[in-house]
Amino acid sequence: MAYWLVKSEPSVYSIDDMCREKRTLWHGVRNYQARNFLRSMKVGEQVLFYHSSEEPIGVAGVVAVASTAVPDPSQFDKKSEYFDEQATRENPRWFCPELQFLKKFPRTIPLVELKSIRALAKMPLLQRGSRLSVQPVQESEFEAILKLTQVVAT
DNA sequence: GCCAACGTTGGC
DNA sequence: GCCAACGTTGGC
Repeated sequence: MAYWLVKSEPSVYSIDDMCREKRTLWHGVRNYQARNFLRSMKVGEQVLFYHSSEEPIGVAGVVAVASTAVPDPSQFDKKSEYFDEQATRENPRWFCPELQFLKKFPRTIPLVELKSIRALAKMPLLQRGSRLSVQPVQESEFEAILKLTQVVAT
């Protein structure tokens, strides 16, 4: 079983939105490397849900893969900001899995805290300038982050 | 709001 | 196929 991390700006789609909807198609990713990771996701795998850009920046909860990737419908929708005129139904370019809500952490684990943990130093998330919005996570990293949710902030 | 880092585009 | 220009991401 692999582990993953997805980024989202909470004003666009937050862990609370995820909690409310229970399931959502993770559409709109328009980066090839990220797309390839989305296509590798298997049902049941756990995904860290990261809030970017807005305070508190950090890991807000965990979701799970509910279905493997299907062609992203927004690439065919002319009215969508994610429309891609080069994509066709016969030859789609973008794919998205369905994600389902698992849990919201009692506190968002802040980015600064993640940076202070040695065991997480290799995460793409923490590499300077990394903008990858879907990325793999090592099991050890996943567990280390879950542990942080039990730490009471001082 | 700034800007560094990155991915993509397009001219050659 | 190179690479400059551009747009976007995302932390600060």
